[in-house]
Amino acid sequence: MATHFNQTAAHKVPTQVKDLKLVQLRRRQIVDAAVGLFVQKGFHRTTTREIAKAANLSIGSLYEYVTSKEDLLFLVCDAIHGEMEAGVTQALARAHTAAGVLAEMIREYFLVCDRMTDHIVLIYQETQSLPRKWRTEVLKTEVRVTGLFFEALHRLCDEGVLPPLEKPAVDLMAHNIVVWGHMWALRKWFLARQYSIDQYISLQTALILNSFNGATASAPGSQA
Amino acid sequence: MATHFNQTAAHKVPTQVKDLKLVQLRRRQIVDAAVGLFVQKGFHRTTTREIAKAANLSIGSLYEYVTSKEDLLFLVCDAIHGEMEAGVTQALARAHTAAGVLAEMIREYFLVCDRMTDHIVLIYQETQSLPRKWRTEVLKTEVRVTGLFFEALHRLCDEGVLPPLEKPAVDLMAHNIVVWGHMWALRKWFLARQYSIDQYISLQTALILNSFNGATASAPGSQA
DNA sequence: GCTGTATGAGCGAGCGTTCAGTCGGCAATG
DNA sequence: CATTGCCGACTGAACGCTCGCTCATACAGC
Repeated sequence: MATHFNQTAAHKVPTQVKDLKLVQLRRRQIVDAAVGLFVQKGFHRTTTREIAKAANLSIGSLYEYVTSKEDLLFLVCDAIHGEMEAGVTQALARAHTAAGVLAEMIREYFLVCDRMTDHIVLIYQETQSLPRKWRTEVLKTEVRVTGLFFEALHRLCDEGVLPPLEKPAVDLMAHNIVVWGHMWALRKWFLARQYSIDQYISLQTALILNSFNGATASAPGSQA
Repeated sequence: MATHFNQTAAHKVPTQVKDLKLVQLRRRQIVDAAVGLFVQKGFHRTTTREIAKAANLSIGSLYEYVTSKEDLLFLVCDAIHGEMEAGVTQALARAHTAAGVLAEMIREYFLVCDRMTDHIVLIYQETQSLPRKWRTEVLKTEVRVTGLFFEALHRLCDEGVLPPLEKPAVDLMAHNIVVWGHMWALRKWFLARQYSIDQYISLQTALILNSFNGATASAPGSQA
């Protein structure tokens, strides 16, 4: 099994236990338990004892696999970001079917965000509680995910599917798409009054495509 | 922070002190102190003693004006949202100068967000720490702010400045504008590598105007 | 003296973390 | 097969400390 080269940074968190396989197993239990509790009550309101209980471990054992509660938060953020990255990668890959590539990419991505709503909210809320060292690690993943969209959009421009816009405009579009996904998660409580996820997707997609169409005709005031 | 206590819900928080004028004065001290500390260290890592000290009060006095630390967080969120609402109202009003109304509205709003970056981040991070009762109160304000954009955009449609789009599309555009402001605040650490606030504004504005132009043939060429 | 505001030492519950001890399993030895 | 010794994962009571909150006391204005 080539799981040694995970895209996650979990291996940077020290452990007392020597059996690597066991570490991975237990940490999965722990992270799964923690994610549920953090989503429900937030990081600070969740006690390490509760986490241990939910993971079917004693507190003692918990601390064999983790050096501090903050480490645990990092494992959680890392796991979520890993899942996100995997989801986005798949979504972008799945959308390579000729015609409506961009629309499909957007749709797949938004569906990932819809599925991971709670996790996205959690990341926005608790990333700041991480020690600086872990926080930069988490932000790196955020950069990587946005990078996937940078690449995808630039590829579409090169292929002529999209008009040849200037780099800053394309990059910003990538940012926008990423954030629109987050927006659905963060403001579902509000948006869902008016829109279903499908309506949201088609409206936002129309907006994006329109903006490109408008740009093709003439290069408007998009100068710095 | 010249907070306008009029349209806030601060009066719903009980106090031991009877002199209303004094309550407002002290609470302003307290909120100002707390905002600074919360931005710096977050809600949970800030102690009530620190807040009292920064506000030039004893802990005893602090608790004359506030029933719990959570109440205090509410006062903070409420004050920030109040300031935000005031800022947006002014921004929208200031932009009523004929031609590039929409572009000006957007610009003014984004500048408000840029100025209030720390506060916006704080709101996103700590709103969930509020007791349910206060949280709904805070979310109401969020709805009100978005509502200001609903109205503004619909007015522009009626006046013929914007093409007559369907309500859901217009409302979503309002949401988008609101969130783009937040996005600048939340992802400044990332966006500022590539864009200045002015570049960000003009790029996003171009995108919006283009999307309108693409939507219907009859669009007035309002330039920023 | 009475009312209403200010003070800060003290309380005690709750928390993250530790550590002395338990126990199952495995390998070597007789 | 039985015995012994060791390893390493597991346990949970206990520790030390933090922090939200209280209350007996002091004090100021009328």
